[in-house]
Amino acid sequence: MTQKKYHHGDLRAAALETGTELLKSRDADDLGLRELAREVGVSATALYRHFPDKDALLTALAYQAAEALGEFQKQAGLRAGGGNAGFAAMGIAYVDFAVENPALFRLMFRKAANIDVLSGDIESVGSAIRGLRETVAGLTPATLGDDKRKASALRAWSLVHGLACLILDGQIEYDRELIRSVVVSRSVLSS
Amino acid sequence: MTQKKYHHGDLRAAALETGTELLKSRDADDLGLRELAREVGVSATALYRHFPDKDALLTALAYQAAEALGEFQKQAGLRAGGGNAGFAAMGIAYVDFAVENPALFRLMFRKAANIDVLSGDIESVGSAIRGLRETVAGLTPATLGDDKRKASALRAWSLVHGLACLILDGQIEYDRELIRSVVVSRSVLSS
DNA sequence: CGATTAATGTTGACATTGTTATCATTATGC
DNA sequence: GCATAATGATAACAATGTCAACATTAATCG
Repeated sequence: MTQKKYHHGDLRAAALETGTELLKSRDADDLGLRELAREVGVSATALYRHFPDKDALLTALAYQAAEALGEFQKQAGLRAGGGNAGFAAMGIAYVDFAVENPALFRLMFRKAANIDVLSGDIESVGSAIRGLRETVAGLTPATLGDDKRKASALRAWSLVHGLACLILDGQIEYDRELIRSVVVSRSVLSS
Repeated sequence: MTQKKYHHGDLRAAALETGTELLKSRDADDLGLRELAREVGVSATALYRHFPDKDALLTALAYQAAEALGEFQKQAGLRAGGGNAGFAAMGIAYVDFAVENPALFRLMFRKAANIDVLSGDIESVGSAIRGLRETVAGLTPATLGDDKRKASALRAWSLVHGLACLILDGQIEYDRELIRSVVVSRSVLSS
């Protein structure tokens, strides 16, 4: 019988897990340190043995969320069979993930500056948001100049990211078909 | 000589003004109620005579920010002389405003759900974010079907919004030319 | 006018939060 | 088996949003 022991076994893992669980079931990304500790069944200060402060805890959660988004997107792309259809599917998956996990999505980008993906150690960060970036970069026609490719990739990312943010902030309603047409459109988007 | 009087004259206005001032000079939108009161030179609870709670205060600030953004955008559009060039200018202005006022921009959209612009009383809200929406809607070719116009407008808004958010969250660096090429591009943007 | 009442500010208190210092318990390595 | 590191708990602190009770000024009306 697994009684309550003084040592938890693997707090940190438990904290991250129930932290993610809590964030999944709410809209705002305002997870409290004491709240989490309470939920895990441990004293608030115990968490300080595994994270230097609240910010580090949230950053760790954000990191996990980034991995989850990457995986979710990748699966969607594969399911659609790559190519243009695959890319559209990934764009839609990006928005879908945000809609289904608003708090995680928000937290992820609020702490994204801490997880420096762009600035340097891409390798050390692992596969985090890297897949996301690679995808965005890889989908642009290789025949274009480098700066145009860059702009094109950035355009695609900005589009789905803006869409996701506007939906989460209640500025536009979630409409799967509308989103699809926005993401997929190619000839309509003059200026 | 205007001595310190017991009654401030027009707190609320003063609170909103120095609140905006404070937010202008910082990156995160975490303005504290007590902090603001301290800055205005008034007791914390005095603010409760003018705002039901902190959330209402922040919402009022967000509302003001929305008006400022609208005006800023409008001016940019006029300066560029309307039309396609004007629209591009407005898109760039949207991003520029965000970059120059990160906290205000963030706050504005964090509280945007409270200021329901879309859901109902557009008229009562005044010119707030309305100009923004009208612009987005107005720039699409009138020859298109209604749903395609809608998608096109949404696409434009999402693009600049995503761009702004990604820059504020440190995911992409601010590069005026890159932004320009992203906003202005029209033929390159194949899915 | 002068007095009553509403408007606006202040003080003190409370619960909650992140954080630190100190102490308690368990696991680990020689 | 014991010293020591790892991990946990308690108590306390400062800061925050908020409320109740009280103070002061402005407005209203006879």
